[in-house]
Amino acid sequence: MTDFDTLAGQWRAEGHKLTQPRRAILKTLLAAARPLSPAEILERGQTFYADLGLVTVYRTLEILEAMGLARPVHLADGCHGYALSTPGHTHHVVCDRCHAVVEIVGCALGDFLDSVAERTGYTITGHWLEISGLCPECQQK
Amino acid sequence: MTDFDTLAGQWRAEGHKLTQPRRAILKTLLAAARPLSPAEILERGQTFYADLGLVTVYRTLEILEAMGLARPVHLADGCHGYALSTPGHTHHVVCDRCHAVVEIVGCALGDFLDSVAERTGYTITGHWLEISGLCPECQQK
DNA sequence: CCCTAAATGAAAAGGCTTTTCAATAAGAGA
DNA sequence: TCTCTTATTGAAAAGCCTTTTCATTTAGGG
Ligand SMILES: [Mn+2]
Ligand SMILES: [Mn+2]
Ligand SMILES: [Zn+2]
Ligand SMILES: [Zn+2]
Repeated sequence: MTDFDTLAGQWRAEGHKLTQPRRAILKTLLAAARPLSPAEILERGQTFYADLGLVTVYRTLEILEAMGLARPVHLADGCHGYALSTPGHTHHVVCDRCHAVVEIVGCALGDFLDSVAERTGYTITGHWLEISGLCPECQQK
Repeated sequence: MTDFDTLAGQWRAEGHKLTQPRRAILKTLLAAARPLSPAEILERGQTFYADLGLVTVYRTLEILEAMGLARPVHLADGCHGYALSTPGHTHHVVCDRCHAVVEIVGCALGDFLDSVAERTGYTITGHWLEISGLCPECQQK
């Protein structure tokens, strides 16, 4: 969770132009409390830039994902959409009810993965972990 | 990894008919060393039953998934296809190179998930974990 | 064997994503 | 500022992949 200027700076540092449509998409992702599908990003993004097109949403997400600044969030029941993320190895905790998402930076799977390596003979190179739960607000209802 | 008769028995126990197309799909999944896409299951399945149709592949996978006997396997780079699985909570280790898959039955994330709950305020209800690595054969190359 | 409900596959419909392409706009350099 | 170049844009078309529809077939209990 950064602010617009930080994100914009990282964007430009890669040599990408910061156009109106792209600004609208960044603002939309920054304002979102949960992962958004491309169609949802389009809809919300048009409040910032009315002529925004869906193709640009896809193209911008592709760049953000390559930069490690956004990531698809999906659980067993499918893809929940895209959320901003910190570059590097992180995980997401998603609320089952309202889909609010929190990013987890550390991960302590070392011992477990060691045992997996031992049991299977595989050399472990990476993993994908998504956690589901109930956010504090939804627990009250 | 069960045998055909065990799988067939579980299938019938749910009251489903065991048709030729379905037999072909089960045999295909049993013979697969890696997750297969619906199209791949169709292609391989037609060696067992020539008239197999793609729609039946989708419908059969849907039932298998609901029974917990098959599961979509996907990593960060997308869905790798469907693999047979043990009902209940398990994980998959997928080879980066040849996609060979091994199922992991135990999982020791308890402490880590407790710390996530504490840090985020979420009540944790589940998780989705896929592990990638290099299988013993691919390590030699 | 029959009989019936479940299952099947072709074709159509539906969705989502990517490609194409002519028009536009960012922003480096003058 | 003003130009100029090239990246970027959005509409439309194309391309998947998945689901629905429906007339026909088949499994398997009786
Ligand atoms: Mn991790
Ligand atoms: Mn687990
Ligand atoms: Zn919630
Ligand atoms: Zn391998």
